[in-house]
Amino acid sequence: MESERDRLSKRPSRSPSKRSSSVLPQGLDRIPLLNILSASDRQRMLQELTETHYGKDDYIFREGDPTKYFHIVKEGTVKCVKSTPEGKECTLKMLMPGDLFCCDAAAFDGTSHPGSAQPMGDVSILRMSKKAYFDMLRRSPDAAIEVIKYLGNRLNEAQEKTKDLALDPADQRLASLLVDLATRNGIKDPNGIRLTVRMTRQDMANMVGITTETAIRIMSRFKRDRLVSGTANRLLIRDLPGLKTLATAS
Amino acid sequence: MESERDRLSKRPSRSPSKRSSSVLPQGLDRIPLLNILSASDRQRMLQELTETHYGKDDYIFREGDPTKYFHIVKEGTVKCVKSTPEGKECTLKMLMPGDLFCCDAAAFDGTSHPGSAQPMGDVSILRMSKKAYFDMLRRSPDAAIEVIKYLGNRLNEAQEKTKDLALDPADQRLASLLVDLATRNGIKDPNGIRLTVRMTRQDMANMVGITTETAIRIMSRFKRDRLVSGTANRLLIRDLPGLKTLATAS
DNA sequence: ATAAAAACATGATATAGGTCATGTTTAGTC
DNA sequence: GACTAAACATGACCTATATCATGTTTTTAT
Repeated sequence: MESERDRLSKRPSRSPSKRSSSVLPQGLDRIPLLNILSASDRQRMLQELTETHYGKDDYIFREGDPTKYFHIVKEGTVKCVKSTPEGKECTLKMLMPGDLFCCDAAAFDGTSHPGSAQPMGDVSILRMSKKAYFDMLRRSPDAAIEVIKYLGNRLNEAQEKTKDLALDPADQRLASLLVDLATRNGIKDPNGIRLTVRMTRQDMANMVGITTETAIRIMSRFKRDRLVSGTANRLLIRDLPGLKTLATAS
Repeated sequence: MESERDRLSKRPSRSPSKRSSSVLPQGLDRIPLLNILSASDRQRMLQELTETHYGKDDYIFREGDPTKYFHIVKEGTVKCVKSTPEGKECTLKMLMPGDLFCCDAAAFDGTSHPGSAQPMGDVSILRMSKKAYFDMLRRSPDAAIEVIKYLGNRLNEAQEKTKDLALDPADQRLASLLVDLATRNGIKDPNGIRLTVRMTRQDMANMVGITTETAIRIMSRFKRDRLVSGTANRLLIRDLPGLKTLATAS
């Protein structure tokens, strides 16, 4: 369930300095969309943003829910999931701090969410009403262009993923996933790169379009080959170059 | 090769009527992005747009080419393709009149095209320089919001496609493709719905992530079951409800 | 600390779809 | 209208991955 909600930027902050990150409350300085705004636009946006915390078993929203808000990930990792009626799931994207979601058409047209958003641990989410989002886009060309760039990147990513699913074998896709996560989510460790997000073999399977058993088998092989070690809570990438080779193999 | 280029809107058209489609030269009135603009913005945009015609074996651009222009499909169908070094291809999207392409991040960051764009017959493409596109977005919040909506829809589509590839069997994906094309591209015919775009079994295969042989086999079955008939030049959807049932089957 | 529940592991078997091979039909081209 | 090249068709076979089944290890909750 939603555990907390509070207004941001309770601090008056009358500093006239433009684009100085000093006006941003802690934790918000890593959000591109906020950084590109002029001081006044940013201040206005902060007035509209609300922060909410969620835990592992919450839903931020479910597939089919009406779209009411525009969201930004502040802390933690969120997964975007689509499911079939039979309960099969497909994870489309892992969102990390700074990522926007529900910034697209659904937010305008009053339609419903095409997929659900689930935290992969404790997360902190900023959100604003559709109206405020819309107003911001109309008022600030910078914000609109930032959103366009962001959506463009997301579209490219999604299409890359489509290509991989259509053309690459399972082990290559799984290796790609691990490389990507090591880069985006890893922290250095004496024996390699530790992933900070908890991720089961089932999670991986849903992300690359295979079954849990297949993910387990491939991970077992990767483990034998000293490419990775550990399980969900403590995944360690031991040989990033080796995984990269696999990921880009012909 | 590119066969023709000419400035649009050579007509002065000083009519002050706002948002009247009468100021749009023929063929341009079906392009949402142009329709939502104010008369003055639209006029300015028309000044910047150049029209080019391409044929079946041309490339509008190739994967890896530098991005120089923003594009709009005016007439015909364009496919977005990604390929592997070994020559395997994957068709990500068929663009139809009114569709925008290269409106995303690549257009800004000066990077290269992540895929190629090929006509599926004779097409007519409008384009403008990145700078003019960028200026338009800054000047007109309406245009920016239209692009955001468009990209959002494209992203949703792409993610839906990802889910289908990950979870649906080949025949279901192929049935979906045919249903979609019948709706977007079909014209009524005494015996069903005729597709106006030439599409070989190989084209279909690339669009749903299967091999040509598998596409042929499934189409043979569909033919036996009186769901479709004809080949590339004259594809006929004979039983749209039947295909829809297959496309949404559990 | 213990019980219960996830997560991980691995074997046996099944199957959708890929690969290769060999025709036939259709559609452009001279 | 004959020739050539695509496109379509179908069989035989193969293989990657799914499915089902059963057990072990790790994590979580009490």
